[in-house]
Amino acid sequence: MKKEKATIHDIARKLNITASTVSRALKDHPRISAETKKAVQKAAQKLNYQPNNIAAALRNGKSNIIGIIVPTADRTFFSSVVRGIEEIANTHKYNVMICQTYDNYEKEVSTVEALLNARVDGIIVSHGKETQNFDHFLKVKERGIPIILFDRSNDELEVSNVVIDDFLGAYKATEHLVQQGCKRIAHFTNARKISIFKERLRGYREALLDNGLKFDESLVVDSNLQLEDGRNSMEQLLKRKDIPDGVFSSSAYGVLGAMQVLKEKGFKVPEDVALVGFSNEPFTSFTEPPLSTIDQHPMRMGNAAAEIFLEEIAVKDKKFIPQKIVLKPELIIRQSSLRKKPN
Amino acid sequence: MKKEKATIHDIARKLNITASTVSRALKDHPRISAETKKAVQKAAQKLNYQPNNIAAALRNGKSNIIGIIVPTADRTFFSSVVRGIEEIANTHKYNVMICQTYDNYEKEVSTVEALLNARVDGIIVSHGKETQNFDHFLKVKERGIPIILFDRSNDELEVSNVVIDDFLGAYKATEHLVQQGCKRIAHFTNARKISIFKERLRGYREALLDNGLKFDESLVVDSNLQLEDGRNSMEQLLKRKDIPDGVFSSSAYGVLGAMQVLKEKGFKVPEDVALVGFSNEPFTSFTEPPLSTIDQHPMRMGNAAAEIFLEEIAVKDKKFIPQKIVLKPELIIRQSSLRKKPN
DNA sequence: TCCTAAAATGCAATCGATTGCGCATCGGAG
DNA sequence: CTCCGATGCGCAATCGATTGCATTTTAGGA
Repeated sequence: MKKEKATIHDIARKLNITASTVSRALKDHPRISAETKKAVQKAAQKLNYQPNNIAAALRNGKSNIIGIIVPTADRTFFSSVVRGIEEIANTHKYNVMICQTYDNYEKEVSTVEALLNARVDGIIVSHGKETQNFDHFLKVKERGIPIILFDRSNDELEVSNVVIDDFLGAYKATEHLVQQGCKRIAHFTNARKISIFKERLRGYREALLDNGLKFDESLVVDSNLQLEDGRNSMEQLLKRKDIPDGVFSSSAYGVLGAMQVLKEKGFKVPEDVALVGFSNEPFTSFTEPPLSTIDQHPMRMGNAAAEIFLEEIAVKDKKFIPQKIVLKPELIIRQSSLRKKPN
Repeated sequence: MKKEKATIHDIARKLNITASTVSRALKDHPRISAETKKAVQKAAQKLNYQPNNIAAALRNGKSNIIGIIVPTADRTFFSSVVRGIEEIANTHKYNVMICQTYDNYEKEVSTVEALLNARVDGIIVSHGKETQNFDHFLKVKERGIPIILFDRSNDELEVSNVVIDDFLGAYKATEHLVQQGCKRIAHFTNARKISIFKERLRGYREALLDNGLKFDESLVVDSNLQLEDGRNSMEQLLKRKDIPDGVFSSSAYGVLGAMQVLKEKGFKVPEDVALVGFSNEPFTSFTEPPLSTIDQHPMRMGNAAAEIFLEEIAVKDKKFIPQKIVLKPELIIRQSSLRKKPN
């Protein structure tokens, strides 16, 4: 019933040679004759031999697995990054192991531990929102295994990371709103400790100032940036006398909530209030009106992260100098912010 | 720089005992004295010992990893199932390894191979759309490692699976449309080879007949069920003289496409055409109008799959009788199909 | 004090693949 | 005919944890 798994020893026995030779034959070692190689391959086929990666991993000290840690895989942004990583990894014989933390700090720490114990060859991670302490990542680095952060990174940590230019993305978004005639532009942000949100806030601010508008602290709304938060933030803004005529949100769901509220209250988008979000999640393209947004090029981000991993692995023992790759974000203009027709 | 990884031998040396004792102490073996256990734990702490799962896996013949194969992780349905699996798996010391096939048959086959070589203890899979040949799954079964199919299953394959009652879901959806006054209900389906779509078609048909309506083959549109397909299908239907007044789509994106087209052409949803989709993807709740749909309870599906895995692992060598779990789907009524106000 | 069962720990093999080193064999040059 | 460098392959150790069985230590009764 249960097929016995064949090992290289079984093959060796069958051919009256040793396991060493089989092992070498299977990896096309130059010191093994062509005939032997063929014989081994045939025998392997016949015995339905499947290499035991675990044994090889133990011996080699490497598992050929890259661990990926993301808050959640069901956001298109993250799953696209994963796909980008896989693209590169698979062509280099690496498999990926995806773990979700659900933005829970404890789970993040235990996941790192689990991946370490599983002896992954590297870890690529976007940390959770709660994460303030980075010791668990440092531990990985100290163990000598490559760790690469993406999207959400931390500059104090001396590890490689791949991010987009959040400042630039926010700058572009805000400037675009200004060009569309907005004079009072609000901003949805998240806990200002997380650098990506700080950067976006900075970009927003700078764009305003560069374009002759004032930066008004009271137009910056802090929240968790989910759908419901976006709704609340918008409702809060609408209570003011001087209602904003534009909103730049640091998230896709936040701006969706804002749009819902605006429409419910009879405001027109983009005429009364123009909207731009962040993260080109698919749904943003089929809301009504479709939402303008900042594309973060997640596939490229994944590609880049995987490539850094490969480089770090390559240099191995030598001191690897952490790299930082900054991708340029792209402003995608849709109807939610388009007041003027392009010429 | 690179911390030397401590092994049980290092601990043993430090305490002048043997690795066997350390191993037993760490797993709280009854034959080890309390003092020794404490000493071992302290030493482990001090040496920053991290167990090498790979070595244990090699020796034990089990890796404590469950492989999960899905077409793509970025559909909420799939990522929720994964989450459901993780919930159960983690409480039993199992980790999961998620792999995506992107609905590519070759990738699916090679992924199974890779997981097998990685010596996962079980595989939970929803196969791709292209998959007609199931030999790669049989191979897993023959190797004696549990394989569980979910959502998309195959009854000829004698393996456990977790599905929803697609027939019932479709029946409910269709009946609901009838109750809303629809007389000519169209159906979007996919290649009729895949059983879930066949079942849904059957449910649709039966509901029509049970409610005194005719089954009209020409109202059944076959496509790939993506957004663009839904648009095309709807456009095709609108060319007819006898335009349908209701559409039940076997997918969430398909019905979205239909709605877009309807609105573009000036039809009102649900007044002119009522719509119901399948899969309670988040976006369906914030389209305008929100889309009625069938919820497949993905978390429960994941829970169930993981539990079956645990059972199969438990009986081990004995012949395990494949289980089939059928979950009841839930009709979620939103405005896209709601013509009559509920009393 | 001696003996014995129970308690605590050690020994050594094992899981499967890998690899440095060494030992043959062979062909060709001198 | 001898020597030498390829060429082809085997030996045995190794990676780290686990475990059946053996051995030693201990406690307690006789």
